[in-house]
Amino acid sequence: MKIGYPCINRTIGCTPNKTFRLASYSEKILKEKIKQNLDCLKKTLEFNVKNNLLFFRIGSGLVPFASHPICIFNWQRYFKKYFLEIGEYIKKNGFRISMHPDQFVLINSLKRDVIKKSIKELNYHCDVLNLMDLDESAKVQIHVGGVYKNKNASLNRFINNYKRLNKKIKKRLVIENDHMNFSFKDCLWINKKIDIPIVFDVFHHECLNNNEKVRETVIRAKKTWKKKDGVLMVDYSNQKVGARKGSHEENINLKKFKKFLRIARNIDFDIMLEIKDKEKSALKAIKLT
DNA sequence: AGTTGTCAAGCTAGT
DNA sequence: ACTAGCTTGACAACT
Repeated sequence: MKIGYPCINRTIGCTPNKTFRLASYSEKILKEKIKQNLDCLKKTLEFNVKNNLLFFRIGSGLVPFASHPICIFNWQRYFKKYFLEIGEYIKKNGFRISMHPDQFVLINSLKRDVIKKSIKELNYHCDVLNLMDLDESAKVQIHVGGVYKNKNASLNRFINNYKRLNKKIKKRLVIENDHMNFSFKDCLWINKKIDIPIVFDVFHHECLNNNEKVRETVIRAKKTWKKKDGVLMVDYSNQKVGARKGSHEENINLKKFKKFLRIARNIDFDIMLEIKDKEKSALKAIKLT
């Protein structure tokens, strides 16, 4: 089992998600930011190697405006060597890598334009992983999307639009159960139609489920991952006490986490700790394993 | 130096 | 009707 945290390290004093304003867009600034982000990503990975945190989610802000029409700069070619070098480091140290496009990426949208932008964004995410020369076990995870007041139609729209995606995206795309619209059961229904792996989100499953037992659900999710996909990915978080449903806790609840590990014992998976304080909680959690 | 309104993009439930 | 929350704050203008 590999343990990790998403996107940013709060200890090392840099962020791999530096950006700038669209209004001040220039190729010069873009190059600067990408360079800074790649350098910081490398630093972050080095921290993680030292601490044996070998599951990492690369943030979507690595290349600002990558899928925006304003960006005609061929950053893929310009930074090819940087990406490759980071990829080498990732492979050498046995990292598991994921990415998670943001909430605007909806392949089941009612609007063609939203789908079009989403596909561009998915292509960008896959470009990053391809430039690092990572295998198919490096995944890009999204949610099923919106309900648009007709869940069945929205599920079917996901499937139909998925079928039209290019191979580059299909190789990496996986879905995750969410906390208010599409449960694990809905994801399984999709999986049966198009064979897409499912990331099991423990916290979302707590928020929205169909009374499935957690251990059985983890095992069921694991079955949706083929050998080429790598081992099952699990997302883990705790409800922030006193906040509205779905908000993530600042610090990990180790007692609950221990309980989950006990429930899921002897099942192999990589686990992403979506806790606000990032590596701090991950460092506490890894001591338990 | 520190604070605060704003920033490419969508959707939903809670308030 | 509005906004917090989501995988994730950072930028930039102002005090």
